[in-house]
Amino acid sequence: MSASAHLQKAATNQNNLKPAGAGGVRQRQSLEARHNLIEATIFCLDKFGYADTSIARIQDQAKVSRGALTHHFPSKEELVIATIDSLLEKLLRPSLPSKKLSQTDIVADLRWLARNITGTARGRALSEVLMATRTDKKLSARVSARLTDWNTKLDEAVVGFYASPNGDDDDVRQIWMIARTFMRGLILQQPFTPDPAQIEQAINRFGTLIAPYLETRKRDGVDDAKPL
Amino acid sequence: MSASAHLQKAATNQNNLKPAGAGGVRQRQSLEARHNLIEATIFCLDKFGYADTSIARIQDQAKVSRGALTHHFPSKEELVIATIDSLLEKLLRPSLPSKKLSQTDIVADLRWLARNITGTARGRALSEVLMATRTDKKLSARVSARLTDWNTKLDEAVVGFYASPNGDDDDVRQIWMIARTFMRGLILQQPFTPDPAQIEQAINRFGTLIAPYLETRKRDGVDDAKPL
DNA sequence: TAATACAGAACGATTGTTCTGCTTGTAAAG
DNA sequence: CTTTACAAGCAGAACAATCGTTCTGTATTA
Repeated sequence: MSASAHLQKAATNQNNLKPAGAGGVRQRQSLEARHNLIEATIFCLDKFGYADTSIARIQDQAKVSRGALTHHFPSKEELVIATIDSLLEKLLRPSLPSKKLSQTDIVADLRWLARNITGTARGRALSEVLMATRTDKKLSARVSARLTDWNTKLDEAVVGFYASPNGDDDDVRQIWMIARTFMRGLILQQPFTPDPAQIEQAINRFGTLIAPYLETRKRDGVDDAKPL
Repeated sequence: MSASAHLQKAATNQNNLKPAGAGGVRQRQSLEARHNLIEATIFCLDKFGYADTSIARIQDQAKVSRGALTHHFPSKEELVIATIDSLLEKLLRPSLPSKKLSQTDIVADLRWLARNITGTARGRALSEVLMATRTDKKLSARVSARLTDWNTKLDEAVVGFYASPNGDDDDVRQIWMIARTFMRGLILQQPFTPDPAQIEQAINRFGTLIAPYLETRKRDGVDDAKPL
């Protein structure tokens, strides 16, 4: 039932109703199918956009039958919501970044942020869905709580990494909210400014705008996930 | 043919092939029908989003027959492009703002900018189309030139209003490009931050971030349109 | 009189959902 | 350890509804 229980390569044990370990072959295949469908949905959202992401396209991409798709996700809305859950989960705790946080260069962190929001299929897929939630009230009603929760968690994580020179944590939260907003806006600005170099310069300039108001906190060795 | 020649309330003369003035009754009605359809398209884009903006919905909203619609716009793509032209034109030269430029308060100008991008049906409709151009390559190919041109014009207008303390006009352009990007991002950030007060605070804070790098130029009396 | 402006039916293609079968893993019964 | 019963997993046809486009026919104006 839980859409967020998946993806474990080893599939050692499911913390489901049954506490017993070693989920059966059946469950394993099922979770794998779900995972494939979600990944296919992300791919289609990124490549074709929300408007042209049909379930026919998704099942083609995932190479599963129509029956299998409708079995795991009885409606398109269920599939989209499961996809959103997957996106949020992965974006909050991304696979350990190759480089640790720069600790000194905020602009480098901003570039990492930009890549996560506009530079990956997952980030762009999320943007497509976010845009859709604006007008799709049914979808919005089902995911808005998740989104605000996610945003709050993010704020908490950010405060763990950065501090304000004047000690106001709320300002740190606000600055990073502005940063995220700016990064999301890049997707909509790109049609106007197709030159990647210009985009990168803007990111760098934005970094100089917010840098005076942020200090990196001393890290305590734990290689926690980066905040978005 | 030119999709951008329309909307004139008085419909005095068309700078078309025929230089002769006083367009006939026929042409007048035709232009009005086109205008109605474009306005209906904007309405639907804002209310239903790009994905759910069908030509059936548009013709219902415009209260015209299917035949009339297909007569003026033989394909949906033509209608969308004409709508984009209309949006850009109106957003570049908006109807004379009630208040003149504040001349001193940059934050007030930013609020005006925010309203134009995220606070009006036209702004939101444009965002919907911008998002669609990301994946719709056919549409993108037909409007990208228009968008970049529009952006360039905007940059020129901005430099006419603002100056950099160190005299670098390019920095003014970049700062305002960042501002526009931030405003566009608000549409995608809203699902995370539904509280309007928080959005407004973020806009104000953003204003304090860029204010040190902008000076308002002395105006020469001309009440020109505001830059976006 | 001839092109323009429009009305509306008809088109095939595609949308998302529902439905009927068939296979297969799994847990209980013998 | 078998055997059996049953639900889960899945394949694919059928569904009405809607998509955008094309077509034929009629009225109006230049």
